[in-house]
Amino acid sequence: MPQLKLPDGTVRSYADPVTGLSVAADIGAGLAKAAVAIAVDGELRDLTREIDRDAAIEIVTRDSEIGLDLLRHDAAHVMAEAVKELYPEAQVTIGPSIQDGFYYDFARQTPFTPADLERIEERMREIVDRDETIVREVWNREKAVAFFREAGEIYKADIIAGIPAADPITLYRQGEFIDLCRGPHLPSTGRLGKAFKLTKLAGAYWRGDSRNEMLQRIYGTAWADPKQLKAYLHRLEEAERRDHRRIGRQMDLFHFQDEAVGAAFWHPKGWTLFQLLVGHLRAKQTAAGYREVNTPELMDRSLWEASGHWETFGENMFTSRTEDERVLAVKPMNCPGHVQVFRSDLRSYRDLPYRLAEFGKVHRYEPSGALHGLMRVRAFTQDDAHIFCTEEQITQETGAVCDLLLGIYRDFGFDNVIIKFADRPEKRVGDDAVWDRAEAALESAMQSLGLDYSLNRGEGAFYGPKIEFVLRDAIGRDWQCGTLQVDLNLPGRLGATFIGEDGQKHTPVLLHRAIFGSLERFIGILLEHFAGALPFWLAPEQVVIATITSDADPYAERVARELRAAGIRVACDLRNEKINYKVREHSLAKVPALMAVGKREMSEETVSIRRLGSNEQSVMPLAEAISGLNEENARRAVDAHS
RNA sequence: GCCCACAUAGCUCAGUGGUAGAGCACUUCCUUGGUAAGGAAGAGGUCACCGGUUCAAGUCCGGUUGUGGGCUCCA
Repeated sequence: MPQLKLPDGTVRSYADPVTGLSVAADIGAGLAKAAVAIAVDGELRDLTREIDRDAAIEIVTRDSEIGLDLLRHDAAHVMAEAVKELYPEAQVTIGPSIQDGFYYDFARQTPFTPADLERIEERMREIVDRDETIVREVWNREKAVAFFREAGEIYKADIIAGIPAADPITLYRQGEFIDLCRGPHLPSTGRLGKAFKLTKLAGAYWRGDSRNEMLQRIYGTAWADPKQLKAYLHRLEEAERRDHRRIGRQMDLFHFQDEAVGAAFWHPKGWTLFQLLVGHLRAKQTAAGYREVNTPELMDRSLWEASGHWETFGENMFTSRTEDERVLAVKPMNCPGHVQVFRSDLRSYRDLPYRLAEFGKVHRYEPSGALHGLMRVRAFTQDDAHIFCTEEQITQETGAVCDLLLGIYRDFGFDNVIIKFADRPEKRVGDDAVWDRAEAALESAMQSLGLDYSLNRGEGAFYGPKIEFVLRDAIGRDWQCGTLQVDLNLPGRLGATFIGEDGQKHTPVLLHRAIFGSLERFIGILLEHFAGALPFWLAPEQVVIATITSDADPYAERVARELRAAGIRVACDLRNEKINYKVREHSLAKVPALMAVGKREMSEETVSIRRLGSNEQSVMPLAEAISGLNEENARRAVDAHS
């Protein structure tokens, strides 16, 4: 006689075991319709499974986060069913729900084509219309393995081998299709609805290991209702509109060409933006006690062997062989260079913390498939810094780095920063005892600073654990930019020492930190975040002075001179075009302020200002306009609008 | 690096084995205008590259390079 406690505290009693489906129906028809699963004492179960004991229950609906997740998982199963019906020779492997949708990996000799995708999607809709009942079955392990082997589904048989012995082997049957699955699932395929769409084809390694065979992955998106699907597709379009490669062309910031794969050609406006970022950080970090240096691009291979980079990343380093048979490596990192600066003289504990910064251009031979616009390149500039300090100074320096970094992010309009702690990776240098100390030091620093963070297991650098700082942009995407790494390995390997209070040599701790990470990538992120409409202080061209008739040319030149003298980046548009045309063109080029000058402004010594995103103009005396813009430059007002 | 797709004018893109196209941008001329595209004319191409099939290839086939979407990787 199960007594079921609902989330609102009420209790329902049943004489016999009861299914989630009938409980939901008892509560209300609307709930029964929206129900996709039931949580029984916190365990998610199928609605069709009977509950025969007292429990706290919660009906999971399709519009909840968990419900949507189950819906997407069902979409994956329906897709697999469609594929098996259309292409019986394809083997099914795994098909989970993911952010915004689902995928399923298939093994099949012939590749799927975009036309196949349409067919599959059409068949999925038919399966939804069939409204097949989804039935959970518990199988004997050996029988299940034999069943899948016989069916030619070797991947499924393989997966069963990996399921812990204590767990039951459950299969879900819908129509003719049967699949190994933990569940839970919706009661029938009709409940999936039709707010889904197959989005792309991709290759994916079996079990995510590049040594394994490549499977064919079909991605789809699925939502609780058509309105959500439409909103999602709209979001995709929005992201495409913001693509930094497209904006970079529209704003004439940079380009790529085949002769320099993975390396940007910065155009005048793009380089102005680049230098603005450098200048901003330079001012802030100098105030925070860093000193800037510059270290060689090419250094002998032996140095990279000593640091451990050669062994770990040798294949990704550019090298150059000289006539005398020396092998020089183009630097992929600045750390060894900074260590050389540190050890170029005797250092005292009084010199610590010793902070070196470099806007260091590095080159890494990234796999061709990894390259992506400015986001992943082979030549990029790090805002790299290294702090040599004692173990006791780790907490204080970590705090200082966080303050600097979070302040810089705020300046660029990123208030939402996620922090992760990444501990030792499998491939690493140094003893576990050293790693224990480094991880404990960093984690206790984070805790004493009261940072809110999550664990990113096994994602540390090969020489030390790290904090990762992740930005969330205007359309909700996450970007890992900043990092702080505690390194107890490299200083020893590269022979960095200082003289302690005891007169003895000690090995310093090395903190590695970057805020932008890669200047190139950060610019890409900024362009997408602002959709090109950079805040005034960052715009490479802040003001365009557009003449209405050619009579105003001399006055326009004078306005430009005065703005330029006030430190404002300005261009003149004296072309023989109508003002409408000029307004349109400079608006599309995302120039934040447009000054129109004609006979009226000329005779009154005024300007008419139109700001990007507004269709109003304000007329004011030239001097007033200059002081206003000047103030705005100084304030570095950040306004994260689109 | 792996899987799939794509590569035509500066950009965005049509082009069904038979004479290489459009819009925008560019140049010249006309137009001197008041806040998101004024008009006309002109110029611009080894259809990524190499090879093959064919009487004939931008189009079909193979390879290379590059780009895009993923996977793997990211000091």
